[in-house]
Amino acid sequence: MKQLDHPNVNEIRLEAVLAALADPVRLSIVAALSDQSEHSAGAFDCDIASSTLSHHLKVLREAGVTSHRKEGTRCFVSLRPELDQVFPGLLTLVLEFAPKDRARECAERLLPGGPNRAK
Amino acid sequence: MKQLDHPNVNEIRLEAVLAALADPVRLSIVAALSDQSEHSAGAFDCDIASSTLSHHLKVLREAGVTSHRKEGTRCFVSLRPELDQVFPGLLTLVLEFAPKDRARECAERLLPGGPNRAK
DNA sequence: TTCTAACTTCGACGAATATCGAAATAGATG
DNA sequence: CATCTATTTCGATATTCGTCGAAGTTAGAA
Repeated sequence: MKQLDHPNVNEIRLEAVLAALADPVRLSIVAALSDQSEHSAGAFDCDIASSTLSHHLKVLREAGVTSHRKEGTRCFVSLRPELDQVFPGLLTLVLEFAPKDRARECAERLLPGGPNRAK
Repeated sequence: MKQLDHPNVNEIRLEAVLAALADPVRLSIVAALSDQSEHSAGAFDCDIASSTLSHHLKVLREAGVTSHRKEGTRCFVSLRPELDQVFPGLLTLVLEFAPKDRARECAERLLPGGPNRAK
């Protein structure tokens, strides 16, 4: 069973993590994993080609955000616990803001200027 | 005095903020502003063309990270306080990790595998 | 008004990224 | 073995990004 390469903890870079999280597809993947669960790659319901999904999973893995375990033909993905040792609280904070941001974005689209528009 | 456009608070997007911070030049700019000071655009000592600096400042401004105030021929830049209302603690956390990450990166370059290399 | 300083904008370039479909791979299953 | 399934890799394309130098803008100085 050939496993995929993961960066050493010392190789995890802040900018790579931020860049990995700065994409809607990847953020939704990470959000889906945030309950500490393990998803097989096919189990994420993003409306993208499987090759594109594979690309995004690779970006997350190489940034040190996710851990990938191959089992049979499947690849189980989960959040890397080491990430929270390297950047404690970062992922939690981003994942806390993500749904609120989506709600704000939606509200802004329906009601430009928002409920508390300044000036 | 024509001022530059800033996004409304409701228009500040998490992904845009993360993307803005996921660049070494911009992260160094933000770090320089982290003492709540105001810098004129020319006062950042990045070794890049002034047009490139202007580009990065535009990205930060449009992401809602910085506030730009034109005075005479100069442009004074500071962190937008509203950012911490929209995403409380995010910038602080990233700015706390940034120097540690640089140190880790440097250590990793000198001593591949790091002092606590696993396995 | 002309000159200068401090930016910004524009146009170009190469590098990186997001995307897809097709082909390759690897393991399970018949 | 042949085949099916899940995923990765490859090749192509379109877009975005970081960078520069040149040209444009704006406001103060001479």
